[in-house]
Amino acid sequence: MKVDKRAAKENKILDAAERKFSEIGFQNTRMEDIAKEVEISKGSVYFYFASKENLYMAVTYRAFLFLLQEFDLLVQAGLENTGKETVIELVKFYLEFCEKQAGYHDLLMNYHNLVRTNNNTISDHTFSKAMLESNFYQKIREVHNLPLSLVVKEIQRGQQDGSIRNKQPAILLYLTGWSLISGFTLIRGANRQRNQDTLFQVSIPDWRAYIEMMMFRVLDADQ
Amino acid sequence: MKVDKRAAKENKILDAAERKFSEIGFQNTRMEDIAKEVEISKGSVYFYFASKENLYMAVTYRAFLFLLQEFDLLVQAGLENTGKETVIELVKFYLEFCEKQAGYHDLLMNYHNLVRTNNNTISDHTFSKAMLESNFYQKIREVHNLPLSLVVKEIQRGQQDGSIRNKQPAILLYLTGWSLISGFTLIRGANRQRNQDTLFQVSIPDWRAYIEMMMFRVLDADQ
Amino acid sequence: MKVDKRAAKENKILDAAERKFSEIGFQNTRMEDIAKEVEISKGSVYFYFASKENLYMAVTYRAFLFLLQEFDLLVQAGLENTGKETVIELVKFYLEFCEKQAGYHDLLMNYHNLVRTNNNTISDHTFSKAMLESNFYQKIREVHNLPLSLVVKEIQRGQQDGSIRNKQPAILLYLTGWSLISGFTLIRGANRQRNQDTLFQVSIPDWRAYIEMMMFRVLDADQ
Amino acid sequence: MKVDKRAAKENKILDAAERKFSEIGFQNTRMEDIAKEVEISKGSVYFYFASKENLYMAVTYRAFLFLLQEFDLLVQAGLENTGKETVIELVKFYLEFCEKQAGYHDLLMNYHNLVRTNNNTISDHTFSKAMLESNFYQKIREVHNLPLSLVVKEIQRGQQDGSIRNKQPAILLYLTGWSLISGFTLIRGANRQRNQDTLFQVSIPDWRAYIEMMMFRVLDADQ
DNA sequence: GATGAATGAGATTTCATTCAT
DNA sequence: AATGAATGAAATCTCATTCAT
Repeated sequence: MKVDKRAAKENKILDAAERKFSEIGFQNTRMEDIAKEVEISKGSVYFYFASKENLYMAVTYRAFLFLLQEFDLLVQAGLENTGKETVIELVKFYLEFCEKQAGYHDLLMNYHNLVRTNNNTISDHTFSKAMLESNFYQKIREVHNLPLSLVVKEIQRGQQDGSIRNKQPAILLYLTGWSLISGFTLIRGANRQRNQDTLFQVSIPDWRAYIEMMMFRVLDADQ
Repeated sequence: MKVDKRAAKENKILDAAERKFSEIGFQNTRMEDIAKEVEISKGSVYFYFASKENLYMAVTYRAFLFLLQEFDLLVQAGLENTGKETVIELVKFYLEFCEKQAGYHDLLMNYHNLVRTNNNTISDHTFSKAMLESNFYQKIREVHNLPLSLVVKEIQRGQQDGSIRNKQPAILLYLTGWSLISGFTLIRGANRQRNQDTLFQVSIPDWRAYIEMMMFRVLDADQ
Repeated sequence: MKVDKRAAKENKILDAAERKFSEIGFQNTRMEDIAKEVEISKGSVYFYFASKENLYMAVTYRAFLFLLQEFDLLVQAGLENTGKETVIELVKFYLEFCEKQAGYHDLLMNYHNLVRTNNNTISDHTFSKAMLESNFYQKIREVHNLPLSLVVKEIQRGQQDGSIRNKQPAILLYLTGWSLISGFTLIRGANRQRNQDTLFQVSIPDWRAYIEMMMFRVLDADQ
Repeated sequence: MKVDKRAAKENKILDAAERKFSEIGFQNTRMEDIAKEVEISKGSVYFYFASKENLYMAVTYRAFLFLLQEFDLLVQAGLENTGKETVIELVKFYLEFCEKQAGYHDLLMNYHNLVRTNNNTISDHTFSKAMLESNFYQKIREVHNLPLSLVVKEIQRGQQDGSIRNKQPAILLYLTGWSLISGFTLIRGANRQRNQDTLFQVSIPDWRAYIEMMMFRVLDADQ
């Protein structure tokens, strides 16, 4: 079908854009770079996406949907397990996700900042206006709390079924865990250095394993 | 003296640049913005700093020196205390530092990425070439491991004097703590939203207190 | 018949083009706008008209033919009347024509300018080259003097039958009348503001009536 | 002084822009054309004028000021004369003005349309938005009624001192006269064909003389 | 030392036109 | 005949950097 063909092309462009944005950043990516990557012309990119900002938000939207879908699958698959077990699966997946999916974490963080600067009337970041006006930004708004509420719900389930001993508010645990993973991802340098596996002589897998253990300990803590 | 006068002007420019870079980012800051903030001309900025990238690295360098000096003071002041006590002081200071000093954390993270992309032969980030060639980049290289080794040394002292029970490699503990704080800073949105003190209905001071407690627990853990 | 069908489609396109050109001008009209208005594809527009300029000249040609036909009808209908009476009918019709037919006057004026710049070897209006090369431009050339000569002939008839006392060259009277109507149309803003009926607190119908009276007076003047 | 130098340069740019806009129209003029004409770079034009639309409105503003100043001089010079005599001077000047000053009449007409489309909420001529937002547009608004009220005042003076016998509302006479001259200017093709002095075998000076005579006759008419 | 006018490379975006399907 | 995706030339505008004064 026509629609399928169009969607396929859009996806190709989104792939290329995602790659470029993640490799060299939004500002340093030229529309022509993306076009070349897909072996089409600049004009064609504009046929599918109204502007560079629109394209960026479309990439972000896709990342959100992917994350959401995977989270959902994990939650569904873990209905029979304890809340803690599912939360652990979610954490592992998110760590993997940040490690493998180039730049997804950056996209999420940028979106996060966008929302906050938007709410913040002080800021006159005119450069992000175009992003805030993108139809994809509107679409993300409709789903952007879903990953959080999904995870929070599982934490609460764990607290109720006794598998998670920590009785702090679920959202506080969520934020703390998110901090840990985000910080790890940020310092590790996200996807940017695929071939490196140590940082300051610490093996990155070892470090990651330790981060995971920290997460477990948070859930187990009695306060 | 002449030298002092020059240094004073340079500092004024660095202040303005730091503010702008942190508020709207490197790319969105125009040299003219900075000049206006200091009430001098664009040309004068170039008299003191060879290029925009050079100025950015100078800002980063100053942030490094500031951090280093404060760390040093804390270590000196804590010579009589246990390693754990000093480490806690360092952690508290760093959290404060990331919260108050607008954008310092971003500067550090960006430098961190710069080093890694530089080591990474794959990357063709031509846009950062100018930064890598800045004389300030060279200057930072000479000191950039100092904060880490300083903290690591204190952790090791704590492990030896028994105040830190966790026997994992000090550098692993360092990286893990750094992750936690960086993630917290990243998600909190750094300095960008001064007037907001909740995130998803969690009080940010509460959250920060919880993050601090996590840090202590890491040091106390028996593995 | 095939031919009729084709002509019908062409007319639909011409209608849409006429509307758009008149509403927002030649340059601001995109071929896609026109296509959408007719609910066909851009490609189809090109099937019927070789280029945007060609389409514009076709619209102009049609306007010319329409004007000519109406003039002819009026002249035929007025054969029994005095020259003056017919001239008055022509004037009234032309005023009405400029008021109702959106943009016709602009089309005529633009064509008029085109002819003159074409004759003018100095001009390097490269942008109108495409118009001058249009086959419709050639077609208009064959008829573009007809309205004038038709009206001039009636003026002369009026001068001969004594109904028009003014003995100035008929063509001079023609040009003067044309000026008056054109100026009125230009200032009134052509079709562009349908809902407004005063200009500087003068009722536009009153003003138009005065313009008409001026025309009569010209014909009646004894010099 | 600095200010003088800047004003001089601005005027040079305005001269070039005026020439180009009048020769080939607003849309067909590229900023580079104008820059080349002044023998400066594109960037420099933007140093003085924020955008193409801004430049266009600046050209229009200057034309307005010039017209206004000349009108004022004529009125001052004719204080001792009858109203009719001053009005005739104004008419003659305006005819001359439209004939000599390249494109001034177009500028005025375009501005006139701009105001009307602006008042007209239906129109979504986004292309003129930039013009309406220009600071020069605002400046013109402050003076754009002055030529009219100045002339109307003189017509009224003439009606009072008995030199103008026509007792129609002064503003109606103004509009009618303005129509005649505008139509004449439009058909003559403004400045665009300096070397041509006949139109349909009518000598343009003769035609113009006749137009002038018409103007006098309007003033003398007893209705 | 300081200024700010001038430069020009480079980026985004638009749209008439083409052409494979 | 009709479609609409693809092209690419062209135009606007930005801004780091230079340099004459």
